[in-house]
Order: sequence, then C-alpha cells, then structure tokens
Amino acid sequence: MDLQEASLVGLRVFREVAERGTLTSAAAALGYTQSAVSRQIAALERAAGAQLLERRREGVRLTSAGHVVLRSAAAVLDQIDAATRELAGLPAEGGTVRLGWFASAGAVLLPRAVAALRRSHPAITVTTREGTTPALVRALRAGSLDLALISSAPPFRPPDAESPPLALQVLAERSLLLAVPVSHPLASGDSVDIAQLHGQSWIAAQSTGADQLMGVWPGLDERPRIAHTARDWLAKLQLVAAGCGLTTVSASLAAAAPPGVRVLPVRGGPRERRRVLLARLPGPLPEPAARVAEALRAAVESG
Amino acid sequence: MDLQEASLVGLRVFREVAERGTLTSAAAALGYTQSAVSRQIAALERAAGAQLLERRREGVRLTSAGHVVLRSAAAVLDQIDAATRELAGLPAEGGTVRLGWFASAGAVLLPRAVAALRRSHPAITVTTREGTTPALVRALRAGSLDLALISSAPPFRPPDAESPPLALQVLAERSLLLAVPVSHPLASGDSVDIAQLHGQSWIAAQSTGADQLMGVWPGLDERPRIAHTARDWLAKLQLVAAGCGLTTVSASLAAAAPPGVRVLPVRGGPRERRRVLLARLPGPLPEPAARVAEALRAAVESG
DNA sequence: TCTGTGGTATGCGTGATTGTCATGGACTTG
DNA sequence: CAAGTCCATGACAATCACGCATACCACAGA
Repeated sequence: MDLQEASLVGLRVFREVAERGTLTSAAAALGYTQSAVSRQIAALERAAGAQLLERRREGVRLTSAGHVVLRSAAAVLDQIDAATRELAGLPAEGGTVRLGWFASAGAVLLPRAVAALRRSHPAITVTTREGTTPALVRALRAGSLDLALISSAPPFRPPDAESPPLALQVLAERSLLLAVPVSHPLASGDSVDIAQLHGQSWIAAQSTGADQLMGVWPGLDERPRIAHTARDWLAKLQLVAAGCGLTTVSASLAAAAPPGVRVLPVRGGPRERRRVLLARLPGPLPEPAARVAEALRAAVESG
Repeated sequence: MDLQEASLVGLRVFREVAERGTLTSAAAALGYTQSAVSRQIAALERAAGAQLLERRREGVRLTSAGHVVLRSAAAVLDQIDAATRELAGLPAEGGTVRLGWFASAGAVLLPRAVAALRRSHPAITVTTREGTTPALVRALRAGSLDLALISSAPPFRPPDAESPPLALQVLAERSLLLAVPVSHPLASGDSVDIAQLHGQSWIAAQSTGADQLMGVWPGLDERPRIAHTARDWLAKLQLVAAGCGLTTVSASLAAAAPPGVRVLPVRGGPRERRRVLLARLPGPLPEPAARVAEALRAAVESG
C-alpha cells in the first residue's frame, strides 16, 4: 500500500494504457503481451493500494486514483527523459512541441501551419501525429502531446469529463460540406438541397462502434446505402472523383479536394456546424507551444 | 546506455549514497548490504552509460553526470512521495519545512526560532535534524532538506564546489569564545589572554579525520593536551563545569552555558571569527521555507 | 440460443533480477 | 607490518516478471 514500491516499467506501462485505452493495444505498442501488461497494472494497483482502472466492456477508464497516478507517472517519466537527454549531452528538449490532429486537419490546416511556422520560427520543432478525439485527449492527459487539434459537433460537449478539465479554444466554426463528383447531376448547382440526398450512394468511414456514422450526411431519415468505406481522406475523395458516391467533408478539407470533386453546401436541413478546437492541459503554456498555437490560429483564419 | 532502464530502487539507493557519502553507510541506512548497494549503483551507472561516482579513499563523490542524475532522482522520488500522499488522501505536503543544523545551533538558536515560529505561524511544520556541514550540504543537494544552518570559519569558503552553487546567507558573524570552569583561575577576569592558554587541558570533539581539531583554541603553537573527547555539547560543558578542562564554544551557545561555566573572549591571537550561514539550493524559496528563514534571522538577531 | 468478437485475468513454467554471504584488493593509520 | 577503512565481485538463492495457453465476461448478430 505504498506507491514507493512501484516500478518505472510499471509507470511506463500505465501511461501507455492510459493513453491507448486498452491493455491489449498498450501491450502491442510496448512489444509486450497483454498478459504482461495486465500483471504490471495489477502490481501497480497493489502498490498504490487502490484501483486505478475501471474495467469496462470496451477497454479501461482511469479512476480518480488513476488520474493521480497518471499525473505523477507522466511527470516522473518526463523527468527521466530529460535526464537521459542531459546525460547524452543534448540540449534540453525545450523547443519541441508535440501536436496531435484529427484526420481532416491533415490535408490543409496542419501543413499550412507547420510550413508557416518553419519560416517564422525555425528554432521550433513540431512533431505531430494523427488520432481520434479520444486518443488525442488521452495522449494530452498522459503527457505525450502538448497540443491537440480536435473537431467537435453539436452539442459541443467537452471531449472528456475528467478533472482537471482540458483548456479548449475554438479555432473555427464552419458548416459541414458535401463532396460530389463533378460528373454528378448535383454538381451543376452552387448548393444541394437536402431532399436531393435521398437514395444516394455514400462513402463512409469505418464505423468503429459507438461513433456516429461519418461520411454520410447526418439526419437523413432513410437507411443510407454505403457503397464504400475507407479511413483515408485521399482514398475517399478519389472514390468520389471516380463517381462511386458522395461523402461529407469538413470545411478545412475543401481546399484540398482533388480535381473531379466539387465541394458544396447543403440547404434545407438543420445547420450542421462543426468546430475545430485546440485542446491542451490547463496551466501555463510554454513559449514554443504558444507559438504553435498562434500559427494554427493564423492558418485557420487564412483559410 | 539509457537511463530509462533505471529502477526506482536504484534511484532511491543512489540518492541515499549521494546524501551519506559512502556506500556502506547508505547500505546501513537502507537496511541493505554494502554489496547490494554496490550492485545497485553499478546497475545505475550501466543504465546511465556514465560513471556517477568517483571512488575515493574515504568514500565516494558525485561526478558531473552523477549530479545530473541526482537532480532527477530527487525530483522523481519527491514526485512519487507527493503522489503517495495524495492517494492516501492527505493534503499536499506544502506546509512542512525540513531544516538541518550544526550541533552548536541546537542549544539556543534552533529552539528559539522554532518556538517563535510556532507562535507566529502555527500552520508551518518544521522538522529538523542535526548534521555536520558536509552531511547537511549533501542532504540539501539530495533534496532531503530544504534549509540548512551551517557554520563557517575563515577563509569562509563555500561549503562545496559543486554546481549549481548553494544559495548562502550570512546570519551572523561572531567571535569564537572560551568556556572555563568558574573555579578556574582564568575565570576571574572578563577575558583571557592567549598566552595564558599554554599548558591547559582541553575537551575536544571527536576528531573525525580531516576535520580540524574542534574544541581546542586554534593556532596554539604547542601540542594540546586532550583530557577528554566528547561529541555532545551538554557533556562537554558539564565536563568543563566539573573542572576537567577548557573548550571552545561558538557565541550562539554562550547563552546556554550551565552554571559552573564561564564563557569568555580571548585577547591576543588573531580574531577567531565564525559565521552562521543559512544554506539552500538556488532557486525560488517556497513560502513556508521563507517564513522559517525569517524566523531564524530574527532568532539570531535577538541573541 | 448459440457463436464470434471484442476485451481482461490467471495458472504454470522458465529465465532474468536482485538480494546475501564471503572474499579480495586498494589504501590509510597506528 | 597489522588492522582498519572503503569498494568490487564470484557464488548462490529467492523472487519476479515474462510468455503461453486458457478461462472468463459482455455484447452483437445470425
């Protein structure tokens, strides 16, 4: 019943689990078996004298004790990282910002911001990675990201209910748009009426369970016909260009639509607004991260 | 060659070693064998990819890599402590200040300051412990003390040459004094001439090696006759009272001399000045520690 | 209802870690 | 030189932590 008996590997495993959300995927990421991870977590819980994870059907969630330990684990592991670098004679890793982003931000917003930043602040290194909203939020909380671009749909709930609440900043609020092949009859006008969407073929994202179906215009009162599913935006848009179906795109992607695709607004239904948020842990923002946030704001506004 | 492979026990052992100055005493303190400590250090050095300790005849000293690791180790272990407390539901240990002191400060200065503090700031808990200058300095650097009272003699060199240098503040500078039995011929005057010290019997502290002989008036050109040696101040002063010999006392002790002992200045020789310093790690001083420092300053001045 | 598919826990055997004990080497001091 | 300090290391034992296989649980879908 004393965290003192914890081990560094235990903490590392725990952080990975907190970030991935399941023991199994954490194990895969660490090159362990699921069994080893399960044991490490059990040992850490024994050391902490409290349950750290709430086992649920679809994985695990942190308990409040779990959050306490996660915060410590992140601090401890960062400290060790810093010492490792210092021992290796490298300068303190102060100029690197780790940024996470949701898939649609990767086409336009992210490259534009990073490019601008490289010109204006060449000393800042930005490393980024893509992820879903829950994955990005967990990564923020596990301390493996500094900033995360996430998207949010009405009713614009915060991405998690943990404490402390994440610091959120709305970068943009735009309407959801529709991608149609230029050869498609709907492509002739400057907008599409929602009634015209009946009976169309759709190109959807992998519906990973609880997530609402992405790619199909929301609120249709029919069962949509899914012609193709694809995770990748380029694939989806090329499928659209090839006339295989329609799909929804966020406004931040419109500028990157390939030839053969028209991006149009939809009239008629309720306004389908989407927000682009910049999320981070509360607290003071280090200088380089603030510059990155600034560049992201600029990139959003210039689009 | 990666500190990542270090273990928490390794770091804990290393901190203890850094604080004690020898593997052997660290082992005793931790309840390990010297051999186990040696192996832990070896493992940590292997993980760090650098030698952390410089082995010397009288123990070990930290190398520069060792200081890097020590700073990290202290931070990591403190972090774990904090998490342990938080898990146990205790409030953050913000109101406790750990103060170290040199033996002569224990009689008057320390009790006075602590008593005053308990009246003026009852919320602050002060835990203290006695130690030699090197032990206190090591404890500061290992993060197991917040403040340390140390004494310093000319040429008033800093207590260690490590980096970053300790923050030092001179609380008082006073002359060394002489304790004589009231029954002793020298006790009749208001001061003693250095010439009168020839041939006297002395009560000295344990001369633990390199330390200069404590208790005997410095600079005598004869080999002093040591009648008794004692570590404890009460014992030494009672021996003086019993007429067994003379000894030197710091001015901060004068007020606590028992009956039967007179404390007198010495004329003639070079001025034997002694400073009382308050030492701490550089950097911002947390609020409660600042209050303790203030109380110590006040206690010195009111004496 | 049965079966497949996510996920986590656990019994068992094995190899690596991490201790103790005992010993040895380098050095200082009386 | 003998005795004391200190640290390092070979031999051994106990424990730990892993992988494997399997059990378990909840849910989804035919």
